[in-house]
Amino acid sequence: MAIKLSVRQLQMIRALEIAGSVSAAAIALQVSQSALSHRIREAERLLDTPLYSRQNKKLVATPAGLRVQFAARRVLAELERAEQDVAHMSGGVTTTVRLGLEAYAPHHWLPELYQQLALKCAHIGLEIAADVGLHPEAALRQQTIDIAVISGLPPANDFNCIHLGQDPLLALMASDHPLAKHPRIRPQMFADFPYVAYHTNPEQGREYDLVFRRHHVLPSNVISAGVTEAVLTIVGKSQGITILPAWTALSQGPKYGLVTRPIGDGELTTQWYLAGLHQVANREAILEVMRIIKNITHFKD
Amino acid sequence: MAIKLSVRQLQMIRALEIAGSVSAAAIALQVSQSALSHRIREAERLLDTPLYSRQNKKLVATPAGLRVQFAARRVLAELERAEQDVAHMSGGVTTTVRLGLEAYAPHHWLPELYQQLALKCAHIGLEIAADVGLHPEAALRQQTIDIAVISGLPPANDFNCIHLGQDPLLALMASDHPLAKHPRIRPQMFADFPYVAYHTNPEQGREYDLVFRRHHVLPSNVISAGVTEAVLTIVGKSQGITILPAWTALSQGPKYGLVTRPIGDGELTTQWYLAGLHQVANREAILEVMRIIKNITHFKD
DNA sequence: GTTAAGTATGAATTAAATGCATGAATTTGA
DNA sequence: TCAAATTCATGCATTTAATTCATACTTAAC
Repeated sequence: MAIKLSVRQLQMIRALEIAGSVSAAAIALQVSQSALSHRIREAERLLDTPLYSRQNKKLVATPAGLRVQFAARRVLAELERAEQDVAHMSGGVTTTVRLGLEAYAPHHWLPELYQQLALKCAHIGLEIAADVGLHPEAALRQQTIDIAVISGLPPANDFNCIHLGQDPLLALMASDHPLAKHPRIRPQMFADFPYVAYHTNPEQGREYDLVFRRHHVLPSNVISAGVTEAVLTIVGKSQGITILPAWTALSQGPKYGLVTRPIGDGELTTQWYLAGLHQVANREAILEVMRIIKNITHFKD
Repeated sequence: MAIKLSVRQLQMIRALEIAGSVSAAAIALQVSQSALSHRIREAERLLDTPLYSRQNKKLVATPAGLRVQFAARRVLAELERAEQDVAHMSGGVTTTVRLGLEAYAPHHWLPELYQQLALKCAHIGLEIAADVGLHPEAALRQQTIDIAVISGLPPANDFNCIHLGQDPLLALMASDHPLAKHPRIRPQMFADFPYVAYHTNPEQGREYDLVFRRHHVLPSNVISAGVTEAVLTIVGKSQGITILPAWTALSQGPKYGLVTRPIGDGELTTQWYLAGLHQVANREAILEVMRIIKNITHFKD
């Protein structure tokens, strides 16, 4: 079947979706309102279907319009990624691997990853995705990233997964915190201080599940922040406590003047994983990067 | 970032990939060879990167070219699907659900599915995918289909899965076959006759795993055919035997003059599942269709 | 060498997209 | 309720992009 829509028309559809009106979309696309109006007509003529209903002056997408909006999102995202990859492909870089880190994963090992890549696989470019946050698996599925560094439970079994290692959970607090004089923190001690959390809703395999629920303890109150820097800054300047995997705690804590303490008998651990999707174009490069990460993070298994 | 490539250019890239030369691709696209040559130049100018290396007269894609080829495949596939969906969206049909059947799944219940949909959900259009064959899960992942009807082991756990029911495996053979006089077939009996198979390589939860490996029996020889009609036709006209889930065997076998017999004590069963992907646009419609299928297939759980 | 098949290029032509000016419809706000 | 303002549609002129045609260039094969 011949394809009728053009990228221009998809961009228009996306802009209309975002801006909500033809004239606003026209400004966003830096063309005249008239041009967009023509484009809409043309798209509807090509598809032989109305994409918007013009009851009143605002446009409302029809079901067909919604379907095309969905396609536009996917297509434009894929094209942007492709063109960005191509832009990176100069100077011998032949393929680009996108790496996404879970919000509080440490990044002190990234320089070494770049180094190793430059030495062993100069043809592989590396890109660190900024907007992965707390949902790296979703980003993998949307192919926004190729590899995710995640902790907690192992990812779905259709991911190409490497276990990096086991990691004890540590409590972090300001060095002048009342609890800092204890060599190790018993779970019950958390009850008297605010807890600074990344996750608003408790997830399996995370600190809530492992510490609070298991020991039937709840902190005096919970402060939620989705950014590592914010969490650590708050902990440093308050009576708050947080819990992090040792990998993160030991590399990040000192920067914020925080001390780390083991929890209980140190039996609380989380797992770190690398996850990638099967069936992607640059499969070999992805596996190679995963292998290198596994090496340079050298967890003891 | 502004998108530089156009659909035309992507079509050219895809056509070059398929045809292998500029002039052949030009014929496929029904434009002059010159036009394509200009398009290539323009695409390379826009991306500021060579996409093909012209060592000799055949073009070879550079790494950047390969990356763009990959994008072209995905984008054009998505656009084709979207435009086809939109084309179906007339007469009140608001959303289209694509159904893929594993190669030997029966289809006698499809008319009732159409009927029920027309009654209860006239806004949902149904499309049966032809080219799903033995890999419906892959088709789901590529979003070629929205729902797959599969048998054997349950699908990966990121699929939205409904268990349709358990189904005994039956042996099928011509009515004048030597084994037809036995009321039930013991696994050892398969040893003396050719086996007509769908699957070239044995998969878990399928007849090879359940019958032959478990009972250490191998048929005298194996004839492989990937099409249900072919398998059943061969069985009907030869000394061959095949094994199918009862759902398929009972609805298809009689058309080819085949008789069905239970195997062993009838304890060999397979499972039928419906699988859909999470996180797709027309989620509600997909779930509704899955519910209807579950109802009209009425397996006893 | 000469031919054949494939590709590149410049100029002319054709097709597509845009902008301008304007009109119609709807909302907003006295 | 009526002008003013906003928003979208449309015909026509203009600009921009894509295509063809004719032809030259390159490589492979004979």
